[in-house]
Amino acid sequence: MQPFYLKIAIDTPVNRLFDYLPIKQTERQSYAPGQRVIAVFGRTQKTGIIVDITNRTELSAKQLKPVKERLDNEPILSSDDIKLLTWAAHYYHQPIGEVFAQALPKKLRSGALPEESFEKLYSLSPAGKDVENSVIQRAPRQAALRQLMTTQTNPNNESLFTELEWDWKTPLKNMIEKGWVSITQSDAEQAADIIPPDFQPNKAQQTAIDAVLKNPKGFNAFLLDGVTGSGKTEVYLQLINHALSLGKQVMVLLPEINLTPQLAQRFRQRLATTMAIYHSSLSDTQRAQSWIKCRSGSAHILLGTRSSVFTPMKNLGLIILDEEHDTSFKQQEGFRYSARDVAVMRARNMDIPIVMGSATPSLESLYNVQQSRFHRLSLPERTGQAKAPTFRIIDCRNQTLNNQLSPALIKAIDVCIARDEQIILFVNRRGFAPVLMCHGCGWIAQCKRCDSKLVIHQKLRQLKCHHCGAEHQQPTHCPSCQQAELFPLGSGTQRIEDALRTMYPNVPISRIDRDSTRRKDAMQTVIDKVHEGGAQILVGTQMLAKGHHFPNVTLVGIVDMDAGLFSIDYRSSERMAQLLIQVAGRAGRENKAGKVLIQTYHPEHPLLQTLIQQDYATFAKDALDERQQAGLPPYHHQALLRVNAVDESAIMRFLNDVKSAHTHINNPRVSLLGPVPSPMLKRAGRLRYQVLFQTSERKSRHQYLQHLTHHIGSMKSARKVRWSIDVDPTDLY
DNA sequence: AGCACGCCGACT
DNA sequence: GTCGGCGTGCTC
Repeated sequence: MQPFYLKIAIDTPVNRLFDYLPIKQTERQSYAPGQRVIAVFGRTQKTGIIVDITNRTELSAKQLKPVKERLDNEPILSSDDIKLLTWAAHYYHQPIGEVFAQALPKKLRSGALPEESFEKLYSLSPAGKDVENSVIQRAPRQAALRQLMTTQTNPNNESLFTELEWDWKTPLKNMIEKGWVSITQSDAEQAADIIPPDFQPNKAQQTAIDAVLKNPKGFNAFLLDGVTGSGKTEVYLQLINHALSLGKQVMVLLPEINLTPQLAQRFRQRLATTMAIYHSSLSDTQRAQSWIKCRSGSAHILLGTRSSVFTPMKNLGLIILDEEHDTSFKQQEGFRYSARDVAVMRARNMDIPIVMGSATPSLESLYNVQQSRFHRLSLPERTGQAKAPTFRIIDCRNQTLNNQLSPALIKAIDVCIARDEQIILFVNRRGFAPVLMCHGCGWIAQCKRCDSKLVIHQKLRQLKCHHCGAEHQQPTHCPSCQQAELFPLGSGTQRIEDALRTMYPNVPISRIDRDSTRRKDAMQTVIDKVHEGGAQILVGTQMLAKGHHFPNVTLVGIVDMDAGLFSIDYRSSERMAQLLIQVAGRAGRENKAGKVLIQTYHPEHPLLQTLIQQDYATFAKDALDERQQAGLPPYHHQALLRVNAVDESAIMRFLNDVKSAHTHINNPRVSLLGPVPSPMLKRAGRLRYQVLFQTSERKSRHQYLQHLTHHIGSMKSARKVRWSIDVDPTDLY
């Protein structure tokens, strides 16, 4: 008998598979890639996943241990899943065991696979119907339950009872025992009928639907570029229905389910019967259930956030990814993957279509359209009566501002309030003021840990660092010249809120930012209040633009447009552009166009001029051209090496080694920029640097990074620092 | 990441 | 004498 070895992915930061022997006297046939095993690893036990079975090993018999236990008879990951995870580990330079671990919900990272649980449906049995009233009325609660159930023709789930104010579980249990109530499981195979009978696609919608359905190739990546209100969701629903009718599963990915309530609700209403939901606010048990239902095929639709992109699907036929440009598709720490890019690769591997929708596509996706990697579908018309708002630039030069608010903006607010209408003000900083300055000597409060400027939080009398989270007491005297002449410079959401409260004491004002919405239902409370109508002002950060439609808002003010136009972060102008277009689509009444007022000191700025025409496509094209003319490659040909450590000299030694590795690799297509010190610090006392790599060609980037990580692996200086590679950088500072 | 091994300073 | 500081190395 030929010996064989199991190559196992184990959740540890070492980037390789570990070879194990099979359990003694077990056959090769009883093992398959995708099964989980328990293995003794070092001094601990870990659950791992068999990735491969081979006849060869580099290790001596002495170094090998047998696996302790086999957890699954059937693989829980298919060869397609394994292929995708292996690719992701490779592409994102992440240890393979960590990638496999992340792909499983916590409940499945150890122990037996839980049973699939179906929703129980209750109905009155013939015996239950025939019971004499005099008999059942001895148990009044049972009688009440029977009464409730006779009003229903179909079997019901528990939600029928949950509105009762008394304990219905015990009497129901008694009725089940007596055979009066029968239980059936909800029929998992029942397909959803999702077409509204009266849906008539317009010409653009029909063209888009046809393009996907009549797509000759299996794989194709579609960028569905549709303005807000152009009926993207209907296109999705039609495509989903078509896939379901062929017996295929559909994966629908959203940036954050909680932030897109209307869309999630619409999907729930229209696709309710066999849908699994997967996102971070579910319990571990719920997530495990969704996962196994997708894997077994009993869920036909998976509606989830970025973490669900790796969920195994028995028979996946279509991927839909909405709000394609949204940065929350990208994991910002640990395993830095982009769910959008993984989804495209998954569709490609499976040879199925993927449809990515956005009113404001990301520049990298538009670049992919230019390169004919993605196929663009446009929905230019608004389907409803919603009117596009008008944009107006307010030139702030030589104006007297009241807490950063110009007379023109204040006047517009007054008019709105007089008409009992609602107002949104966007302020791009949270906190009270972004800078605390000394009038005597010009001293500025800076974070001791990371040198970024400290933001004043007035209510707590604190200075907070928005980069590393450090909190300091607000000083009363200047630490440099001892004068008590400290004053706040600039405005954040809190200061604008305070100013507005003084100016409009009788108008309700809500602030929406990360500080004010930390409480769970805080956001929903504000949204409910907005829907009640009546004059009120909402002050908030970008958060406010995501997901929600504000039907009663007729005025939107951008307090500081220049922050978006001139930020050191080269992506801030596209984010600001996306914000403006989204606001334009989400505010305003159906019968009345809203107004967007933009405060700036640079009214002639070309990007601004393009944007106020609400021409995002031209803006994006200009932005891409501008990069090209400047000799810069498009975004996704870049990579960022992040380094941090407590000891700065250790970082410097490491960076020197990286530079010589770069010289040694000698790839003329890759240039190294930096290192750049970065104020973005996660943990106290750590220093961080970033190195940017640019390539003129995508393939050479990957090859280069493979070489580079290999070099780093053998560098002594690398052990003293923490480093990671981000292949799709979103920020430099 | 954990976890142990190992080699130097301040303590009953 | 030894308790414990964290540098270094390893996990099939």
